Amino acid sequence: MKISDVAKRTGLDAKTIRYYESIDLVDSPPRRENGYREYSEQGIQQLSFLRKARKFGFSINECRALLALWANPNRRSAEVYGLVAEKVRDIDTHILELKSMKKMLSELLAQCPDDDNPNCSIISKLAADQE
Amino acid sequence: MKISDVAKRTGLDAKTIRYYESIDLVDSPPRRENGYREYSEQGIQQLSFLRKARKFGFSINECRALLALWANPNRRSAEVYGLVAEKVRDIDTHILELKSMKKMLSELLAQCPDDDNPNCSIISKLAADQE
DNA sequence: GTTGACCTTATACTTACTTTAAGGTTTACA
DNA sequence: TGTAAACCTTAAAGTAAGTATAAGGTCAAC
Repeated sequence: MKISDVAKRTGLDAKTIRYYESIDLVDSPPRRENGYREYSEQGIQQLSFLRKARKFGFSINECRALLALWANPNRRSAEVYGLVAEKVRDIDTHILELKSMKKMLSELLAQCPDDDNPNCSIISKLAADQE
Repeated sequence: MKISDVAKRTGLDAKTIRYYESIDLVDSPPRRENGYREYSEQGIQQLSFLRKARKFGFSINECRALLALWANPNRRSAEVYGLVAEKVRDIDTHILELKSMKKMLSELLAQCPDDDNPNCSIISKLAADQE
């Protein structure tokens, strides 16, 4: 299967697939006589795995760890659990940060006249000296 | 005032301050005879403004726009309002994405035995062929 | 037989910094 | 007075995770 077909099947961009290969995240597929990459089922499944893991928010390096666990028949499910649990905590932290930012910005919006005049509490607040 | 003192006062790293100068986000401060940057109140306030705007989640380019509005006595508050309102929408979108990711990961966690055996629904799910 | 859709590589760009290297200056202390 | 630590300077490279561009080879259809 050629790279563009793999791209369609996995949902990854062909460029992204080449990029993953360049950073040794996936095995290099064999080449046809004309130099084109020829993907096996195995290679395609690695890429599908990556697509899903990335969509779940795992970094490339975390994906490396997950791929290794996937390939390891002696893995402990607790190890996988640990990685995922940590990711959930990261997401929670991130959500809290975003909510805090949103709250502050919403408060600023409520005070801005939203008209043709220059006076704007948002600018004043950002320019304020304290905190 | 020297750069490290400005760093303390604004909460920015000295390296970040130099970086902001290098991308022309802030004016270049004058130099002492020894080449050290000497900051005025005005320069410090620009940097404080930036620190706050960045903490609110504005990108460097959005900060550029905000700084320009701040400096412009003929600004329309509606323009500021627009920028901030859009940022709030961005944050909302981001929060929704994160919540969706968290939900999926939590469902996976609930099914993983979290023990010494290799069987793990998380890995299986990532490796699964259909979506 | 040539147009358009593929494929290849290498390199540069993106964001918002951080790190490193290599060196000059100032301050504190023995 | 010497020297060591703590500053300051610059330029260049590294980070994450791709995306874009250039310049070219290949293949399928009309």
